[in-house]
Amino acid sequence: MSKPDKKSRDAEKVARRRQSLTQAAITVIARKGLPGVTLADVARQAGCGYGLVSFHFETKDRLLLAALDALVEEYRAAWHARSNPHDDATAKLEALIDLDLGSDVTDDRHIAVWTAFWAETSRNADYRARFSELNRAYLARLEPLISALAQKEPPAADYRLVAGGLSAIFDGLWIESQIGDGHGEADWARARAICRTYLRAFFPKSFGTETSQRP
Amino acid sequence: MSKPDKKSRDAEKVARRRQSLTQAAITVIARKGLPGVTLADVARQAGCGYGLVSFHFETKDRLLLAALDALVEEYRAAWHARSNPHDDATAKLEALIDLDLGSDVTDDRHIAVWTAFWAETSRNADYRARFSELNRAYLARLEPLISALAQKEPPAADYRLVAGGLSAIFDGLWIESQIGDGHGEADWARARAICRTYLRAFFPKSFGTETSQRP
DNA sequence: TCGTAGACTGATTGATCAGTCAATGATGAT
DNA sequence: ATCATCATTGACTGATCAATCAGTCTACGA
Repeated sequence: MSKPDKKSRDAEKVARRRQSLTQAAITVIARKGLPGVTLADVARQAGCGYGLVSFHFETKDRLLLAALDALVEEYRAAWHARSNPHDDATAKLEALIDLDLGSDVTDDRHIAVWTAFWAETSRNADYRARFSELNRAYLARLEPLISALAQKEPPAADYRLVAGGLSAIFDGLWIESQIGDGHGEADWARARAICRTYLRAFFPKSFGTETSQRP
Repeated sequence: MSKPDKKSRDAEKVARRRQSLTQAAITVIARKGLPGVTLADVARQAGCGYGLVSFHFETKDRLLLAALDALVEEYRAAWHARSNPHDDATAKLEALIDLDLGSDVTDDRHIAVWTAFWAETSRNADYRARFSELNRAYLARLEPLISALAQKEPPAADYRLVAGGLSAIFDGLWIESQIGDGHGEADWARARAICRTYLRAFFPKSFGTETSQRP
């Protein structure tokens, strides 16, 4: 009785193929932007025939949405992989800064794709839902950290506004990284310094001394 | 001798026509995004024939670049109009917050166009140059304000990092305004509160009490 | 060995769009 | 009144691309 074997192997194969197509889509989006993507490009990048894209994803829209989902999932996985439950709030925030500003899930290629989808957000409810949910989850993890710090050294500010400000700083620094001519490590170092300056202003004890500059 | 008269009147007419076309382009970009813009749409929006667009702007690319330039100019004009040389640094920063977060040059329609161009920044050197220059000019006006506050009450931080953080917060809040479901005044009020919380953390004396919530 | 399911191919089709161009109209100079 | 200039028009062309579909290939079960 090898029926379930075959079925699961087939399902796995299909899943792998779909993943190779979404990854190819992300690569092409980074190179040509959302408007410049053609199914022929994606097929070539994935090393398969044209029709296969339509076979696995009925339309181009669905492929792009799947690519966005893959991007979100990739970010979530990296986020989870780097979070250590034994760390205190300070260390967790340092880890978040290192993840968001200069890691391999937030390099130029990935950020170009994020901004490509961002630009369509106001017209595409599906994209908006993804970003809205990700933003919600982000704040849900950020606010407890800020709140924990506020217990140790209460700032004269609403901790939700402090968390919202940090989230905005991350988003803004992502965008600005696209504008700068030299997309180098120096820019990311400045970006991390801005975040630490921000946190030090509210929580001087927890972020007073320069701890780990690089992971 | 009415030659210069005619010439200047003609030039003015052409300038008006060009402006009506760039404004129409901005409207269409806000509605359909950069990839969705067609020359037929722009012509219809401007109330003229198809060929006229090609006549005044040789290519679609040039039209879009002119639209970006018009957008930048509009923002600069609003910025200049709102700046009062007699204000102190605190009042100037308050004015900047009101301009950037909830005014008529940063409503949904305009921000959608900004993000549309942002998304192409990594592939279009012309767009990148515009943003780079605007960002430079922005920091050049922001840093002296922060520096002036730092003279009165020196924070334990590099004033350039404080200015860079504020700039990033503005950019980030713009993007997030596109994601939120209710693009209402409440979101902008929260955005302004985040900025004031930020500035209060560094300069409690200058931003300690709630001054003018609305202009 | 044969049959079948479904992954896979790429030529074809129909739609869309940027850019062209020959013709038209309006305005002002002579 | 005539002419010249130039803004303006929109039908047309060629290119591009998403989606379709008729057929091929492959792996596995009977």
